[in-house]
Amino acid sequence: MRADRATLSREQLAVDVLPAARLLLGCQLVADRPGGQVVVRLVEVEAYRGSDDPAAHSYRGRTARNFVMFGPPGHLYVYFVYGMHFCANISCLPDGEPGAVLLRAAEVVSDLDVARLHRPTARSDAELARGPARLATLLGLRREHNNLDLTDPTSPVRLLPGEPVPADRVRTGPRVGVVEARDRPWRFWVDGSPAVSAYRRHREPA
DNA sequence: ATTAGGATCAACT
DNA sequence: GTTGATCCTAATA
Repeated sequence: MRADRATLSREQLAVDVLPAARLLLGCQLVADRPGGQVVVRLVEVEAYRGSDDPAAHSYRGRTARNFVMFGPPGHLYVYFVYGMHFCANISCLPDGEPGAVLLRAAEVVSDLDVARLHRPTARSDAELARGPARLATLLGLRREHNNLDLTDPTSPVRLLPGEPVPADRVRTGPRVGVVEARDRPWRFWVDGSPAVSAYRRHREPA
């Protein structure tokens, strides 16, 4: 199968978190926001697989926070971190198996003026959605969007296939800010995109 | 250009 | 009580 023919479907999200993460690069998210519509193109994601990944929120079983990771693919898992920020994932794997892909960064496709309105501290357009909490802020993702079906055309936030990213533009490496399983190269990004966030280890290796 | 501190919720020891 | 799938500001170089 040719990578440049790849398209995203719910079925493909269910296969496994690594191919799902790879296929989510280049996909678009459309959010209906106060002031207008914001469309972004995903350029950086991370895979988390609940069953055997100690860095995944679902690793120690189902809780009130992480239940969406155990549900059907294509739903938003939104969680609150550092007492201040929201981060968003897309659930993967079949219903009953925990897995998700963290949305780390995106480029704004449109509307730039609406996007700037919702990210007033961004010093450049590349910063509008560079980093998972910034992306969540731009799209307005909060608690009430947890478990939202991104494949439902009536949802306020939708996932669309977008233009596939050629295989030679995709890079992989360790996930950002994780201590457990720090060496798994489960972060995927589009090489050269100014919206990709800077990598930093969470702690020095032991 | 790089670094340190603060904000302050929820899961976990 | 500690630490985190983070971001912003202020201080230092």
